[in-house]
Amino acid sequence: MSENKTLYIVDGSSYIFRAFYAIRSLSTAAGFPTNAIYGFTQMLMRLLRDENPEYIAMTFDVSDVDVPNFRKVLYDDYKANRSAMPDELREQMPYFSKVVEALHIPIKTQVGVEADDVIATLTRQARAEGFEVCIVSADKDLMQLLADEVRMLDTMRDKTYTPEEVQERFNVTPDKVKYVLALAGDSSDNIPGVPGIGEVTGGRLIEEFGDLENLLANIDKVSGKKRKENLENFADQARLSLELVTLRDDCDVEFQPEDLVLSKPNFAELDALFTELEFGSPLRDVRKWMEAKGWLEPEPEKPKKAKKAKKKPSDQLDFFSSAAGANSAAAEQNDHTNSGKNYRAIRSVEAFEEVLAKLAEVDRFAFDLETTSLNPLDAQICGMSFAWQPNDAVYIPCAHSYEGVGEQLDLDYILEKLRPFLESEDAKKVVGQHLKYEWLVLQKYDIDLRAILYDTMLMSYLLDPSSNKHGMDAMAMQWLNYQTISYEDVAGKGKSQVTFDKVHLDAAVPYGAEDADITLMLCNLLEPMLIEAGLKEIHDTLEVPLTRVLAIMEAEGIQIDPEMLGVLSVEFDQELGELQDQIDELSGGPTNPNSPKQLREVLFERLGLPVKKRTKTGPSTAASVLEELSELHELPALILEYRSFSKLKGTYVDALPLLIREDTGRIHTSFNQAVAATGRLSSSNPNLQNIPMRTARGRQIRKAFVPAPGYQLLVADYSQIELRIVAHMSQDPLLLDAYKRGADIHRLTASQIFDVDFEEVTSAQRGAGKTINFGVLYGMGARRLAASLRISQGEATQYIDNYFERYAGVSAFFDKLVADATHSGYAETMFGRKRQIADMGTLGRREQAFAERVAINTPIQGSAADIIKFAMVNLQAKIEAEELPMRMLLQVHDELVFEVEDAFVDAAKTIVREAMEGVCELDVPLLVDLGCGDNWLDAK
DNA sequence: CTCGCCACGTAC
DNA sequence: GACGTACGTGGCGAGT
Repeated sequence: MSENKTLYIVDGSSYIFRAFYAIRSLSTAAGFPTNAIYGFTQMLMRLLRDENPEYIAMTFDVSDVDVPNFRKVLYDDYKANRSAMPDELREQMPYFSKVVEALHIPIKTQVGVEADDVIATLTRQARAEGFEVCIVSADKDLMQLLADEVRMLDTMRDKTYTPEEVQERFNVTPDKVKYVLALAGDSSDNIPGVPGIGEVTGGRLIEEFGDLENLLANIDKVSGKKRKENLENFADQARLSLELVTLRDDCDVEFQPEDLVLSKPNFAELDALFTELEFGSPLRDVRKWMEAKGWLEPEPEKPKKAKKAKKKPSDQLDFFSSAAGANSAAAEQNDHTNSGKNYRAIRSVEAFEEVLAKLAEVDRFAFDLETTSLNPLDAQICGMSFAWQPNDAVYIPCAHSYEGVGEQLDLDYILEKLRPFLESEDAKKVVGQHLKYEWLVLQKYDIDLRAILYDTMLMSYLLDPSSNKHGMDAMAMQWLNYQTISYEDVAGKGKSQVTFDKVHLDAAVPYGAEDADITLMLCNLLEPMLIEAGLKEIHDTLEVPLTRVLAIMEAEGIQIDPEMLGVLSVEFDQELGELQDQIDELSGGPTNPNSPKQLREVLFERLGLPVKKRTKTGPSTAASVLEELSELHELPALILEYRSFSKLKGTYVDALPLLIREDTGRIHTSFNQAVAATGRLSSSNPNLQNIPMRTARGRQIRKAFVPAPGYQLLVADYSQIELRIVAHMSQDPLLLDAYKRGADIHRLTASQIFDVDFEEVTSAQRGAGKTINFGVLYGMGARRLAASLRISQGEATQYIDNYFERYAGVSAFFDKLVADATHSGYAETMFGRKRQIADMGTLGRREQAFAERVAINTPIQGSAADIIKFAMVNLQAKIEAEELPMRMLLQVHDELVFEVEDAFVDAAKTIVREAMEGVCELDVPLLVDLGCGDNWLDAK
């Protein structure tokens, strides 16, 4: 970094478009789209906060009917293939300059030219005055402006472009980029270029000939007949393209440094504007930033809101929310009685009351919501369907909105009438598919879906947990040989897909009704199978109750500190830059350490290092290989280092802050209940079950997971739950005794396999004992053990033999698990969860070995999963029954994370310990380690 | 440009 | 022949 003053020039127009397309949907409660304004504002705030510019200018493309764009004059088809601006964006246009003006960022524009030309002009002028320039954009056309004192920053990707990087991409220095662009053309701006020449070829030609005219004068020296021809035929087109891509740095804008100083924004104006746009978090960001700059008095701490605002059911229930021109004769027009099915719309109070009467009468009914979003936290209900006998179902539209939709019942009215059926714990009748989704949506409408009788997704999962086809469509095909109407058929696909509220009832009714109909039929079919397999109890007492617990946890979310991660991101970025330089140096050329393909070329061909392992596509560059190779050369260690930073940055540090929700200020994972074959949960979007823990650097990420103000994080993990389960299930005397005495199990194992006294075990031996204890759970072989302990395979074999000799009960137990699985065809947990295993004994060596490991691992891993799931259900019940000031937030296989009110932490520890340790009675104690703190790392 | 597969790396 | 269960990312080739 230099001492010079830096002028930041923002390419506003390009950010408007990128923001619009990057953020799929965002609008105010009233439905006014705000996605582009939001993205644009976030970009600006990030720039102001991270770069802290003193001098700044914003540019926009402006048009004026009286002053034609000079490029358009040169070339009538310039940007002719651009589609018209979408209406949702057009509506947002007036707001960008409002945001910029309120922030007091000077705007520089000129009609007749483009923002890029203004940027070029300002850049030239600023450099003349001794300024450095940072162009905030990602437009490749602007790369021609880069120089030692001019860089380009893409804030959306957090990437800085230097002249060196431009050279790498185009093979020429920035000042010659325009020639390459002129040859290559640009389809998005409709710049023709020369056919058959792209960036790569163009770059090579300009590298050789220096500029366009010299190239055209020496066409005879160009290789390739067709290429020569094209250059000759399209020479003028190339010259025209050059004029179009060359930026004009002689625009009529005045550069007065004092005009471009960023001054104190008008907070009142920003407050009003962001409030209008419903931008809670940007407003907080502005406030924080202005406080940090000393431009604003810190706001007095506000007490946290008691509970998120629940939608209050309206006192006055309107029967009809929309009376848009439909008469009552048309009200029930969307019946679909073809192909023996009776699918119909419910659009009148009378018809709805008949449905209610039916729901009261039957002992089960299928229920399904149609909404505007796959993400339940964003979803708004459009309608719902019910079915209580096969081939007979109703769809109740309540928020479809398109021209001429006709009468619909009012959502609040229906929900109030349905509340007893959905919430009743005494008369559970609701059958559904993946009802966690419905719970999460209904929760926003203040309905607590507790009346679940069956969830077909969970039934299917319990019947065959290895399958990954628990979706309704796949199940309908598998069990009913029935092809369901696809979502794309009714809502369209790709760009033209619409939300369900825009779907015409002629399509929505059969689609929605079918969902309920099929769900009910599937339930009726799967129920006897579930009972027959002995899985009904685990469905009723474990999985179904757990669904609601998971939903509560997902809705709650967890707070993260984006600023802390921002700091890490910058640090990691610097490390990555330095490592990249060293790697390029040692590789003898630019090398992407994230590209296995490039690494193969460098390591095994250029440097001739030995191949240790192969993947399907060639020599492996996995970490274990690079570790071995690091003895022979310095490069592999640098690559490992690079990869570890890159992984942490890409997967966690940069990704997590983007997932903070505007409305809750927190991140919300999904806990998947029908994915893992052993019965474990999984977590996705984001996966919060693989947040780094192993390395010191990775652990820093955990510090960014924080409790709400006034709360602490409480972490409870089961101590060695899987090994304790082995002890219990195997009844191995040595293990049972050790756990009953509370002995150090890794030390014990070390003393057994190394045949030394318990007291004499060294810490290295204990470490080996730990590795073996864990390895045994997965069926680790000698080769793997040898690799991880860095010993010979012979020694590893000896240790494993010793293990099973000393823990003879474990050995016999494993043999029995394999025998049982061979006999029954499945592996089973302590609580009767089953996982099918392919016909053992008829398999090839490889498959047989795998099946045996599955037969051993599944009962262990699966029983642990069952245990913690039971504990979660019990704990949540207690939290609610006693209204404890604590919330369950996360589950990480053997660990639960809670948010607990400060004053209640000690009491909570006791409650959690008792619930988790007492969840079931084993022949060894089940112990829980507890910790608390102001972040996830300190709490562990 | 978008999609899907591969290799890789993170967790328990 | 390789240690069980997951999920996400970047690279890259094949489709557009």
